[in-house]
Amino acid sequence: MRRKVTLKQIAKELDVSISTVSKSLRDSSEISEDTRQKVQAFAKLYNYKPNNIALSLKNRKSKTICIIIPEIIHHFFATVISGVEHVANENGYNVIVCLSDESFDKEVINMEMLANGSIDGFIMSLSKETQQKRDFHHITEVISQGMPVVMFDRITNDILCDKVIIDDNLAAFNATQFLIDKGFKKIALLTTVDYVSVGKLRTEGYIKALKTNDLKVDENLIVKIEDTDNFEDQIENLILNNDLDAIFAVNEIFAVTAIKVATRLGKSVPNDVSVIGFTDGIISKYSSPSITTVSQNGVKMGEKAARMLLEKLEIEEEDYEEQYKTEVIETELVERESTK
Amino acid sequence: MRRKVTLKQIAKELDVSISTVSKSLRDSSEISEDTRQKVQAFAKLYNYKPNNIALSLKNRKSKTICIIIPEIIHHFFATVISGVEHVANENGYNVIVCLSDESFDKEVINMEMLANGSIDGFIMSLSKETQQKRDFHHITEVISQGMPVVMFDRITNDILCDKVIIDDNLAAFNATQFLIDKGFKKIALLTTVDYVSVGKLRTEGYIKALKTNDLKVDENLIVKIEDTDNFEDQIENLILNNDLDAIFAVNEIFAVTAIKVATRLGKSVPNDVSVIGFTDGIISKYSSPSITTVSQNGVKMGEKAARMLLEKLEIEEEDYEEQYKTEVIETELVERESTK
DNA sequence: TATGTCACCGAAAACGTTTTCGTGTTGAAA
DNA sequence: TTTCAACACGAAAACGTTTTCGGTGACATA
Repeated sequence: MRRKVTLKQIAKELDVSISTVSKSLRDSSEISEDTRQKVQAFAKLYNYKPNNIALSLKNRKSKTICIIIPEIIHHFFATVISGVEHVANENGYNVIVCLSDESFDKEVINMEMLANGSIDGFIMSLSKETQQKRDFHHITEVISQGMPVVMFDRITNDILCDKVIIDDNLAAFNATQFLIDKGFKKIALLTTVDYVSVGKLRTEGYIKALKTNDLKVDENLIVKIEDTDNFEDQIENLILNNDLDAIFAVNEIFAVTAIKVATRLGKSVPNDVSVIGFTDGIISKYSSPSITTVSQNGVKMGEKAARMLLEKLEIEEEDYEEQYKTEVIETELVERESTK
Repeated sequence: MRRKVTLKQIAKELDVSISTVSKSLRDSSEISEDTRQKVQAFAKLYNYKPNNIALSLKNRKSKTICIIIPEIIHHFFATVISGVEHVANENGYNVIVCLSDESFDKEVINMEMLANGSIDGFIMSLSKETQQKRDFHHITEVISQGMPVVMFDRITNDILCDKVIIDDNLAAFNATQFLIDKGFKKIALLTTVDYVSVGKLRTEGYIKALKTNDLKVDENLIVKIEDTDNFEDQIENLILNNDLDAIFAVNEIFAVTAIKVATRLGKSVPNDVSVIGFTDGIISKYSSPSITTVSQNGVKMGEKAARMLLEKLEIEEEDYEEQYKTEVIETELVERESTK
């Protein structure tokens, strides 16, 4: 087990100074051809690689960014990470992944832990708890220290920073309109509680579509699901007590569960009830029937967020001007078997 | 935008030495009650936090580990990350996630990039290409430098290090035996090409089960899928040309696709054909019919791998002895609707 | 011979910590 | 008054780099 070799060791071995070694390896013109070759040969032999930590300390940048997400097992977030990772890697950055587990405290701890030199910037999507508490001091804190933050998907308007979102409102509107165009009149909505920003926006889009088409908004058809572990009963009641045409669900799980419950209750999807979901994940693709859904391209969001962050990181301090953008990623309606 | 405050700045401001500040903050008994309180108050006011990079350099450890996986959008790998992340976080470690995209080169680049002080150890699952090339020099390299490596799931016996696996052979045997016990005789296998270690082992388990029960192994019933993007035809041929009882698939995608193709061909699952999968992901759970599957607990694997790595990291250099363990995580057969 | 110009190299600072060791001051004991 | 311990603090090294600045010797020019 031989430890990594350092400049100092090479210098000692070759009986030159550390500076000479460093310069030789960086092909400085100050060094004679002779010594340069000697040093480079030696370095190669011992497989010298500069110590990243030392470089980080010296340069005051770590070439590492952090992405904080509520859950990694959600396919959407996994795709976002994938996008972030690729852009970061292409530009010589590493990615630290932190999971908040939808907890405010974990989000705070993670940020504080890393905001001390370990990383150069954050990409994040808020935890449910944070959205509920509306406490963003940990984020304003790091921003005020000059660390760039890019928020995506679950964002807040209370914070000034770069953002990457989809137009949740419009996407929901379009999805609902799609159902209306098919001639459906009694369209139910499976959504989240209001403090989840995207859930709220999608609910608004749904309502807007109904109103635009002079359809009455029936509160009985709007089911707000809080407990994501056990909500089949809610859906069952919805279906039993209303004579539904169609269901619009704000995520994949809600959609696939709706299909399952409907099928169990003897309703055929899409013949009796059409179902449309949100997020084009593996469930929508592989479910039977496969699910018509609003595709929000996570990879693209991740790539965009990463690019925005790196851009901020690469500009010189002096030129820094606080100007924040909000990028909207296009959504797309993927038509599959669950609608007719 | 106020930059982070350093010991030096505090020292200057309070007109004491850097050492005094450092000691005060660490509650050293060398410092008088008076100055200590003064320093601590000032530090709190300015929200002082020690610079992690400087600490890393000093301590020669970064309190960061890296997990390298082939793909993050595979649910199984996401769950492993989740397990790793939690254990790491509990112990004050951060996790850098690297994706090899099944590419040998990316795997090598990632490892070389991080093995220079940035991280304290690796957790990894081999890329397909690496398994195919059987070139592991990048891994032996970092191990020989004294950096601990824990491999999981896709491992190789050519490398000596800690490993976390499931008994793929046994799990496949049990799954096949489960089908045999139900009375099925013509059991097909949907598997990967042989160089994927887990695919090969699962194939062996399947064959072993057949032989143990004196069933003949029909090569026509074994479909090795290379192109994971387009293999429906292969399955269709399998079903059309053979009078199958049951299908054992070595992953979720193969299983759900088999069900889809069978259904399309007019075969009912599970009434005409029973299907059993591998990996208890969201597909198996939400597909209709839901899929009976071998559950390999990714979270547990991740946790175990992280614990093994941290254990190696926490022991003192002197006590270090090269002794490697291979931990086997229990699998479980989750019975659902796709078998009868 | 004195001066200047290169080519080549080394010392040292800097990044932000922690820790060892040394030093000056105080008060009490001899 | 001297001695010694205890106390409180500072200087400096160390982690591994990069870079600025200065210095030395050789050689050419005046």
